[in-house]
Amino acid sequence: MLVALLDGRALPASELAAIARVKPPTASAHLAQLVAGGLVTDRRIGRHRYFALAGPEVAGAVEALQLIAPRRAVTSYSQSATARRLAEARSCYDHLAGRIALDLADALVAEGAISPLDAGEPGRLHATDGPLGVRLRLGEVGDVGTTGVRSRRPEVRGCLDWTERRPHIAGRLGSHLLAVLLADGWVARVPGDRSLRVTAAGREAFAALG
Amino acid sequence: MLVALLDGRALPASELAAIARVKPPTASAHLAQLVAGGLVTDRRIGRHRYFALAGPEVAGAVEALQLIAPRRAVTSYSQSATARRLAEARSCYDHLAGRIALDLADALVAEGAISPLDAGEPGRLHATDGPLGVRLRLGEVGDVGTTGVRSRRPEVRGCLDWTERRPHIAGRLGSHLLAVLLADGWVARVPGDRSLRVTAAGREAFAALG
DNA sequence: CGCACGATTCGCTGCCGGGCGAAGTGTCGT
DNA sequence: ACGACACTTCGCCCGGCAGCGAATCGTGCG
Repeated sequence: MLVALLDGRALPASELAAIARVKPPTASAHLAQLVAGGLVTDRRIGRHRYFALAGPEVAGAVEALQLIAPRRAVTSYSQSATARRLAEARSCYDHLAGRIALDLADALVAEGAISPLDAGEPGRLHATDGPLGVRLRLGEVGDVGTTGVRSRRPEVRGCLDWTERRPHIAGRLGSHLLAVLLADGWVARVPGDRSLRVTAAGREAFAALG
Repeated sequence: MLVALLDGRALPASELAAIARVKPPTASAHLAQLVAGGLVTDRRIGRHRYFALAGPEVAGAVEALQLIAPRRAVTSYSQSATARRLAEARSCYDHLAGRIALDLADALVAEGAISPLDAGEPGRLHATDGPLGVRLRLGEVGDVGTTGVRSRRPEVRGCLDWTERRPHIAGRLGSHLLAVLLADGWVARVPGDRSLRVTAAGREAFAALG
């Protein structure tokens, strides 16, 4: 777990459990000890709990131990092919995550379509008439579903991206964006995996929009 | 046990058992594991068996762990007479350690000769023209050996002093300082021991320099 | 040669701590 | 209001390891 956290990212408990190949209760107990011992810090966001190394001294100790530890098959998460795909683009619940999601969020903030994002906090959808707003049909975000029932889900919400430690777009807008990107064939689901593939058409379209 | 070996000395099994406050069979089993794991090397001399750290990586790992470990009362070792001598002045690999090393480091920092030390981190050698810098010939530190080969060893490095838990001077400067102090007769080696004796001349010289 | 001493091996005990399934808690979304 | 989900707590089992006493091995010294 500590090795997985070496690059400074914050990872949720479930992810650390999977990396360590143990069940959630075991991971929870172990993480509790790491926190009690001051090796990692935790940050609760919604129903997730993100863990990160407590400081550079801890990272130094882990690295020093790696130097004298017998080499193990580093099937470590950070270098496998699927890990790279996940870091690039993936779905997070019903919205987009990964590098591409952050780029998209930055672009929308720059266009003035949304307020700057804060992890876990609700945001506001402002102008929907910029180039991106028109192309991505942001105007439709207001009316959710056909029931006419006003959802309590905020129209925009920041959701901490665990690969980059910055918030990407969740909420109704996040859901809408993923649906549009899938419908228009810019990204495609990869079976058996949460990762998403950016299609050739998508790559072209993103480039055209800057 | 590893902490006791941090200064590079080789200690017999019985000594390590006493330091760890365990009986000989326990120490023997533990040391066997340390040897098997490649953390320490052993050397049989007569009916004794001396153990030492396997290398600087191991020392680095132990030091890194000390930085994040809660402080413990180091009771056992700190009371014997030889322990007091070791705490005062000793060699650590090829450089100076102990109280005197820390005083020297503080004085050099105060004079602006070196940047404040950080355990395990490389530092910089700045002015060499202060009273201490001139007296200790810090100007010679730059040219290492006669080969002209640029050593990758940093000119200054912080090395955690296990008696005081503060960094003293290692690196090329540390090596240089010990060589100068020995050459000028300020300190002298004590046979059969890593401890150093501050000579009368040395005491006088240190006092004169503040 | 025999004793003293350092170190090791053997057998045993106590216990800590990792690991899991099942059930509970809080949050999110419909 | 309700179900889904992330995480935690509880209770339990089990393996392994630290630690020791007694006996053994090997070396050095008288």
